[in-house]
Amino acid sequence: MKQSESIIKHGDCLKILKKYPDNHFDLIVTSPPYADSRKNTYGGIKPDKYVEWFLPRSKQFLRTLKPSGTFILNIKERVDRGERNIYVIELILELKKQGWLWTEEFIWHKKNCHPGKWPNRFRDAWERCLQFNKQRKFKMNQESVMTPMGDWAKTRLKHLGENDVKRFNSQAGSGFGKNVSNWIGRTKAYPTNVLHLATETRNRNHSAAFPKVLPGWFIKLFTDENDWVLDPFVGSGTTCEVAFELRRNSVGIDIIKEYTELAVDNLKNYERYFLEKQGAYETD
Amino acid sequence: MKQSESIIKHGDCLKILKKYPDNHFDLIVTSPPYADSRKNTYGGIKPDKYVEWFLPRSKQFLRTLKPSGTFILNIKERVDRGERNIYVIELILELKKQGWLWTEEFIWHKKNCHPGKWPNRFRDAWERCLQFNKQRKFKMNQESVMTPMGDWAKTRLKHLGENDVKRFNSQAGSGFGKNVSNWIGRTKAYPTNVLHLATETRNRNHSAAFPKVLPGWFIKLFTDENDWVLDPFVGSGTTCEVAFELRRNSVGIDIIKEYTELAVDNLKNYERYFLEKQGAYETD
DNA sequence: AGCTCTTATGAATCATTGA
DNA sequence: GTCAATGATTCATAAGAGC
Repeated sequence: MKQSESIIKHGDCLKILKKYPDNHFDLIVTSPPYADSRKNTYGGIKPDKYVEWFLPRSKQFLRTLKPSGTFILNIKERVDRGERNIYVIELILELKKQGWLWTEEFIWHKKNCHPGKWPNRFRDAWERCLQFNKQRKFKMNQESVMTPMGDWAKTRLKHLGENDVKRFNSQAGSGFGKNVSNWIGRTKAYPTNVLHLATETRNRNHSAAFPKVLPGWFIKLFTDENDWVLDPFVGSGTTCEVAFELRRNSVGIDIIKEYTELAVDNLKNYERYFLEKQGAYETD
Repeated sequence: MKQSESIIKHGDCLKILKKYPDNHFDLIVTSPPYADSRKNTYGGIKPDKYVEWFLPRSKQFLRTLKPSGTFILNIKERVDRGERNIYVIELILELKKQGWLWTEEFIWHKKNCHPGKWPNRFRDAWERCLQFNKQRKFKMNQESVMTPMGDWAKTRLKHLGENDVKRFNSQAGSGFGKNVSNWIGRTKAYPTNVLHLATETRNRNHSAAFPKVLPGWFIKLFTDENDWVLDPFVGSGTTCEVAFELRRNSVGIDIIKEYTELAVDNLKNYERYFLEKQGAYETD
């Protein structure tokens, strides 16, 4: 079996992506540095400059993404002087003007979010995963992310009533009907646009690390094996590790040299570990 | 004990609110007609006219809300030609220009969202609950919405199944899902900004905008007893019923005469039922 | 009271058909 | 052409009935 490629590059994705051809990537999935009024954080982009900073980069994303491809942007606006900042929703409007379609907004519900208490605010337990596309039709493998059906199905489908074996239309005129007998034998259901994932506790040095399952979910959903995945703000390499595990090729870029060095090390260790583990189960 | 007032008014909230004084309400909580939906009943405001339609009304909300008060807006943009509509995020930007502070965005996770399958989209399982304020400091009773772990937890924890640890279960009516295994040894926990509620599926005569626990949760959180609550798009009166139950005064307005008539009936029945039920436990 | 089983239905979305 | 109506798709919950 052909092994997939994982390429880590150090530098500004704006500059590096200019060397890439049009329509190259099948998926761009990233968690960019969030705007922050505090200095010395990762990137250190001020909220009022964020959109301006982002747009030339997203223009390269648009150019290098295949027409059937998808761009997933994991982001959440910070609180500034008691208010949610608006740079994220301004960014959505500007990305649309740039030519992107704003297809969907997934919610990443962080089940084990950081504890804490503030006088006029509860814990922030969710982030946006904004989905953008170049076309209305795009590649989507829905079956790859199906989830187990709820326990209700087991008992529900044991004894079918009269209305279950034929199509039964809602009596309230909602236009909604069902045919329960279609579900027999099914054990999995399609997911919703709310993802319940725990954050990973082992905190590597990257400030905006997301758990592996998050990019993994979108990689499975929006790409096939041997497709190309890009993370232009890859940090310590999580996206490339998951892409490798799922047999996708990947390019990871970061402007912080220490991160890319860490990413290269992590990736090497991961590939070795993963291949050894796989070796126990499969032979060429 | 003084009984709280529940006032239902028929008409356009824009007109009716002009008769109300400044700084009158402690909380405005509402689920307005969404653009392009409920055409048959609400006339169906076009998405590109929505902000224009909303702003004069929100100006009255701003004027009649107390400085310490809160405005909760439950809304969700629909899909149009494969894209999420942008009128909601445009509305946020315009409300800020009008003088509102965009304090927070709660996520209402709809556990029993509509089923369905589409070629490039999953089921929509969440809605926005946008929080706006006039000042950085506002009334907030965080303790009132803490999740109690009384007898329920004792019996629940006896039967800890596999699903309890990894899935989200919610106490009936509490509005919050929890990792149940974390509850052991604790008595109360502060919630997060993600609410896990099922939509109510029992109302036959009208399309219930939101389940009772949703306005109830915000009423407990942002008002005290005998405070004044406003729902300018009250529909069949859900908000006023909950307000009454929680001993808050309320004003509910709707432009559909049938709805306000229904709301008055519902409210009468509810008050009678509720007071009778209460009578068993308290005197005077 | 407490359990199981039955049943109605919910701010949905998309492709097709008809005006 | 554009726009409106119609049919097809498919989960999870809570109330209520039955035991």
